[in-house]
Amino acid sequence: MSGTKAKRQPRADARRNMHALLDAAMEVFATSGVDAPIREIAEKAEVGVGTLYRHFPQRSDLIVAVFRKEVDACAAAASIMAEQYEPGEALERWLDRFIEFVAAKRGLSAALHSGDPAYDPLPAYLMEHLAPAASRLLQAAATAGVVRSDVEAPDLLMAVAHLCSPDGKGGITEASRRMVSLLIDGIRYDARGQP
Amino acid sequence: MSGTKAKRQPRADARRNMHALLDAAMEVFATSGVDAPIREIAEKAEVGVGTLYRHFPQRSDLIVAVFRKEVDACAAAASIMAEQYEPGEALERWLDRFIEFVAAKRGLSAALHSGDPAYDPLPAYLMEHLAPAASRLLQAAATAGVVRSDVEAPDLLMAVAHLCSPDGKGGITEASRRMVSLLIDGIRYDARGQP
DNA sequence: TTAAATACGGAACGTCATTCCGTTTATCAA
DNA sequence: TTGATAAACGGAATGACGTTCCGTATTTAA
Repeated sequence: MSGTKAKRQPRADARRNMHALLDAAMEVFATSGVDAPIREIAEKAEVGVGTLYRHFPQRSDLIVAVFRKEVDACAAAASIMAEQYEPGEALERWLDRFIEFVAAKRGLSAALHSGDPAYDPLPAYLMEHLAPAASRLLQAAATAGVVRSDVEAPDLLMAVAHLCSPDGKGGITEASRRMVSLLIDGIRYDARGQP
Repeated sequence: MSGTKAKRQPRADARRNMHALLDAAMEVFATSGVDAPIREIAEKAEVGVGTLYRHFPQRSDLIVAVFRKEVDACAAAASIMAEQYEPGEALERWLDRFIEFVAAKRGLSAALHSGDPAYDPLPAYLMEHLAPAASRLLQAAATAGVVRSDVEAPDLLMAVAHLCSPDGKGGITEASRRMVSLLIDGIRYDARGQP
């Protein structure tokens, strides 16, 4: 007998529903914010609420799962950008992607500040997964000589996040985009008259 | 006919209930956070929920009213401290009072980030009312030579607020108090070896 | 093919915020 | 003091929501 038991694999319909729920939740959260009724999500996934609760016993479990999935997608985008574009443009395009991610978190910052311990690990998760991705892009761009080499990935992510999620609820503002543009210009060599 | 009509004064029982509701809400919010059921507040005020809604049509109206009342009380405390203590101690004691205020805002920061426009004016209200109070104390202390004169009141308030309300939910932590202590030491002349 | 394990659906429950309306109370002029 | 009237009160009713429960349906493995 092994301490870690090899349980039967999850049933096919269970996996299917699980993915349907995640997709539906992602869409509903993006449209109506994280406060959207859980029934709406079950409906969009064409699943009963009982099934939803089987997979995500608490509402926060669903929110956490969607958050992680989106963080992972954002991290994966970094590799894709790195492959398809030269270092400078890859970094820029990925930051745009990251801005989109942050801006889509309408209402989530409220959840993060709600005091519910379920959300405590999320900021760390974000940093742990996105900082390495950002760091690779930064280093590649620095090596190519298009950005400064003294910019730390966590600082950059925090700065962009703060510039983009300021007060209101609605999506990304023009002001946010302009501020991030300034930030990016500050990172470039050629904007500072340096070699 | 006058444009501004002189309506009859509010009825006596109405005023009484209004105050009872504010007091009850203050107590309940402090005990159970701003998410406490509205019925609990009505009960503690010995009033029906209908009466509560007559005075505060939306839940947020009650929260806003309590917030403002507490800001006002904190601002008023500044004058009292200034009268009763010498400048250095007055500033220190008032900051303690301010810390208490910030720490008691359990759950309110979530409301502030909820995107509900009802709460948008609150941060400005806080600054407008507390910064002048803090400024007077700072200037008095600076004139008396016990603190530096280059500290701006809004900066001080923001710094203390950030040090005290960081992540958890529970009341003020020992760590917060220590950090604020350090901040205050940094404001003193005698801690820097300056005249 | 069949029995057990697993998963499903959605009605039912308890909790809230909010509304509605019949009843009570304070106010003021007579 | 009294009576009419506007103002305010109380709490049952409503509707939305999160969560639980359990009888039924489906998948899996032998």
